[in-house]
Amino acid sequence: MTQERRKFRREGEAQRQGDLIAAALDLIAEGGPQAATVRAIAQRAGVTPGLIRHYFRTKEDLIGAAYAQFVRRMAEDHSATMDGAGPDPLARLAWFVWRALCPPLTDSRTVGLWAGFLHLVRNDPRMRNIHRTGYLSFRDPLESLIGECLAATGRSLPPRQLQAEAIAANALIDGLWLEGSVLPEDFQPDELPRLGVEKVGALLGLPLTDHLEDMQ
Amino acid sequence: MTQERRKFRREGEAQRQGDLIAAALDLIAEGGPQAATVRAIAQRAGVTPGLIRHYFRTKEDLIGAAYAQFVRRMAEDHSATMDGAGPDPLARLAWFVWRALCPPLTDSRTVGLWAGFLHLVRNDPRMRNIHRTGYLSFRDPLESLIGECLAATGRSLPPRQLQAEAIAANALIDGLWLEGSVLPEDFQPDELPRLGVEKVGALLGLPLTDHLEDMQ
DNA sequence: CCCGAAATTATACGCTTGCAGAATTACCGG
DNA sequence: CCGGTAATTCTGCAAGCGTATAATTTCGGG
Repeated sequence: MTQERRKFRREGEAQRQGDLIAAALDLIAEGGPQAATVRAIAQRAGVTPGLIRHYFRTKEDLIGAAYAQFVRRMAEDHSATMDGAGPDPLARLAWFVWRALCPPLTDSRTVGLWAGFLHLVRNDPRMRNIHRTGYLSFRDPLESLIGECLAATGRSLPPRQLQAEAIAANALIDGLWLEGSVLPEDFQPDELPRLGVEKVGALLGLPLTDHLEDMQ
Repeated sequence: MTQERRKFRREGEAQRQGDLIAAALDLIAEGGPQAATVRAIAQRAGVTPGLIRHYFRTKEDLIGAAYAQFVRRMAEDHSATMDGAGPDPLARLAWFVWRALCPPLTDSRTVGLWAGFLHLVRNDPRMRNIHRTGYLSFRDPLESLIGECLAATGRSLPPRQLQAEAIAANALIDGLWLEGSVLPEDFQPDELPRLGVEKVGALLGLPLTDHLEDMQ
């Protein structure tokens, strides 16, 4: 009855770190930071708790790494999708909005992570920096895109007003992101991205709806 | 050296429950649910931990009561402010937007609470009901107000499109609320509510900016 | 084939958590 | 002024937390 020691396989550092981070993100997304205990993370990653401390000096380090990956992945996902968007600014802006309001950016997992990390971000300067980077990597391209679109239609704004337009457009996207992520059952598929493209167009006075057919 | 027992005053049930709820909300707003331990709540409320169980069957009950009060108070605060807004629909809509983007609705405490409760709301049907009630008490009046404004300017929409306008306007407000609450230092006082009134007007094609002078 | 290094598990410790029940104290009605 | 009630404090417990470290297992290189 001497219960034998558990068998295991050796894995590379990158693999195990990745597994642990993924497990932590899953748990935070579902149940908030309180659900991401050392033991729960280890179990979901398929290892024993002690291993966490072999790859991360402390639990806080692991959570920090998880947040960094979360932010980086969001930014990468969205900027990568812009690569195949063609040259026309209007089409690009429509595509930008559309993609922001589809999974994986808009879904309940993402908003769960966002909310779960909020307090950690607010109380830790290191995390706040990570956050700001990701936030600007979304808002800055949006502002450029809006500038190009206005220029293409013959209008042109002073920087101050252009920034205000970007803030408002960004807010509209954020708000739809929020509503769609928190109450996904209240919207049909495509309803949210369609509404986003239409209303960002209305906000800026741009005929974005012309490009709705290109979406998918 | 027999350290003597702590002195205390008896308080009514309502008073003590209110204190405990307020303490719990403060802690959640600042540090998330994990900061709201039984002992921390009691300390901030100026009592000993055992008393919590005298007024609430369990900690979960207390948190639930706290959330209910949070939602109710938000709704009350905002609807109460509409009382002195006059009869003109346009002025009322402008006021509605303006007030949503000022404290106490827009500030870091509110977004902290919102994020802190998100996971509890998602995983507990009882809390989800409370949430939905509060959410609709904001969106429904907004939809009515938009309908009145459009009717007053001679336009009229089928219900489906009116709802879409309300969702978009609500999203714009939510998004500005989010940005202003998370990064308050990025905006000057009045910048956010002003932007909100202006852009909600742009979104709906309504001259809301005419009423900006009435705000304060 | 086997040995050493490193990855992984196992065990243990001190602290905090939510909860329970007994002991005490404040206050009200007589 | 005094006794009873219930509001409040106090003490303790079992479970879970993050962390530390020793014991084991895996696996590639000689």
